[in-house]
Amino acid sequence: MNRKEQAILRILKETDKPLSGRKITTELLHTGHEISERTVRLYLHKMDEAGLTQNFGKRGRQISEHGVEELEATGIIEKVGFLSAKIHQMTYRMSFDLERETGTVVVNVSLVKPEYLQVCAVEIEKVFAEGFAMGELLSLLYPGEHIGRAIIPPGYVGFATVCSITLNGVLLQYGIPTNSRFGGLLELQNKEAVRFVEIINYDGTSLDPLEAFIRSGMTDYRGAIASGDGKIGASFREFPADSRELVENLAKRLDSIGMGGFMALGWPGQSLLDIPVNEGNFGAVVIGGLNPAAILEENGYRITSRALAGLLDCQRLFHYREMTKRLKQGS
Amino acid sequence: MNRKEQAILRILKETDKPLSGRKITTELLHTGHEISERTVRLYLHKMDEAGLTQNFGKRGRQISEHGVEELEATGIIEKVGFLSAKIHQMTYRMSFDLERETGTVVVNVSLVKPEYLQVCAVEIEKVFAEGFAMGELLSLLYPGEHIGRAIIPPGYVGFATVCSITLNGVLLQYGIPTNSRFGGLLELQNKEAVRFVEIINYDGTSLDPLEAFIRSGMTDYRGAIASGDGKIGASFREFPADSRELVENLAKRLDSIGMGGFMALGWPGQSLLDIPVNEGNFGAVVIGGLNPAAILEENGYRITSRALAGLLDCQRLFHYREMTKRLKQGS
DNA sequence: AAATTAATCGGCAAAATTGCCGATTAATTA
DNA sequence: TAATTAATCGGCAATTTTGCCGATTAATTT
Repeated sequence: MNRKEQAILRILKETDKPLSGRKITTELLHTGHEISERTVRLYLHKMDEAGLTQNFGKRGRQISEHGVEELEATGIIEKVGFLSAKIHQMTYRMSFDLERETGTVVVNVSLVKPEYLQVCAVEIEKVFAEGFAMGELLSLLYPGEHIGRAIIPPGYVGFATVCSITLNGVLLQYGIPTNSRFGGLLELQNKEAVRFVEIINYDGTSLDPLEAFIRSGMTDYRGAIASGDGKIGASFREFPADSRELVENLAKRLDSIGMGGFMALGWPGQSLLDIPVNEGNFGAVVIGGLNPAAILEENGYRITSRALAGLLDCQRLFHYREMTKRLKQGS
Repeated sequence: MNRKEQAILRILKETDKPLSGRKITTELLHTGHEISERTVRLYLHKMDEAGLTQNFGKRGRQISEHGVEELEATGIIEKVGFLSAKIHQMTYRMSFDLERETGTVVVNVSLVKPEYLQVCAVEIEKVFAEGFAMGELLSLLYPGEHIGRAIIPPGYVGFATVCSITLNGVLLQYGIPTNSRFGGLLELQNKEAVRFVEIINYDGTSLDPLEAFIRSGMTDYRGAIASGDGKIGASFREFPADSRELVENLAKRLDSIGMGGFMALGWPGQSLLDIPVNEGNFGAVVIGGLNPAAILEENGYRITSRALAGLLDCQRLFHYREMTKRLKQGS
């Protein structure tokens, strides 16, 4: 069993329903393997014969028990999960429906003392107002509530913002697959994106890049909201060339319901902010959902942030201008 | 010109002297491309004919002017350099000679106020004493001195520690190539390495992983030196299976001169701390050079650290027990 | 339920990649 | 300087990977 066969098996292992050759190929390409669809089918055939996979005809293939054993025998078990895997998972799990505005969205949560939040409220609102946040919505979670596997401790509130992964999920419902490439620190001049000054690929990190930049104090939101020159967290994604128009439309609709997050859309085959894109794709710069929380850190209030913290019903979200009011009235 | 040809050209472009097919192949494998030596030669031949490269016979090939133009036309210019590139570069540049104990070593530098350093001195010494630092040597740089392209500002000292990349350079002189895979946060129990809890691959990040972990306050050195349970910065590397014995010897010799940094050596084909290694290689866990500086951050003193800051003559290094004395007498 | 559409699979041949190896040349040692 | 050693290159054939396409099947529409 060679490297590529292992890669195929690993994809099959993560799904319980049968997958077609094409699906597997797309996944492989998204995880950095260079391979053609035909070759995947070729290997699948071999592995059918070796009893590693089970053939359900046109409905696809599943991994067999023997396949699972063999895969585990190779010892290639990824203990520390890379962020790209988590992104995939969350994208599939969320259920937000753009038409009806119902369902769950992926959120980031920062634990913070209410006082601190109150102090920084003006600046946080400014981040939203200037469009340096993902949309205009947020939510507050109170002690005892849980999100994902975490729970809000007494004396704190959970400052929850919509995660930009939510965009992936929405697009997916329209059949558009997203390739989330990296998170980075984006330099702004005159409120315009100029270039990425730091980059961390999603498929090579277990730590969320934006969390790292924010906690390290490398961001400069105060500059961004004051003069328009600063450094903010953003991420770079790719979409199939054919979907350019649809993406643009959806972006507008998302904007209109307060969930816009696209800062820049490139064109097929053309690099965006000097970042080259893969063939047959176009690039996009998406604002980091964790951004508003960075203000707290910049003002010296240490916070615990968790990107991709969990799913939250979109009914719980409210407009950022309501934040101070809700803070006062408490839970 | 396809993807692989581009990759070859890019390697040639970074060197001024001619490179042989084998050298190019090793570089390619190190930067993540899967390709055989023969194929590289095949493409080189094609590119000779296309005038993209110049053939110097057995001495190797160089990129031609036309080749440079073509490469630039592809637009694939990596603006933000990944750390793996910088690691390579520094490895070639340093000149430390293990036999004679002369030459330059790669160092990390943290800018810190002397008072703070004084306050944390005991704990820093403990980090060295417990073996959680790279060797036992360090150096102090004073205002006005420069290291790499940085300069020590008035009122600060540069706390310089030997970077673990120095090990790569030493091994290289014995013909052993190093594959630096990732930097991570290593969990310790009873002073023993247990597992990596976070990981960032070197070939997908522009920010040094250890810098990120330290500045984010994710490390736990105080725990490590107090009870033996904590989290420290470490990195994972791979070496060719054949060199196992030589690496072990060199590690001992490095230890004896106060520049030891290996925490664990694996065996060919066997995973180390659940991290699988590539075929024909064995893994090694190397202590992060930046580690002692983390103590400062953990005590709430914000510092500016720069991994791979520059080269320093090894004559400048002294034993950590001399630190406080030298601090008092100043420059 | 029948007709239409879209996607899947695998055969075949072409193209790309690789392993093997002998001839040649550079580097090192005697 | 001559002899020896080590590394390089490219020819050839085997192997791997891919493109193309018709047959078949699932999903969708009429």
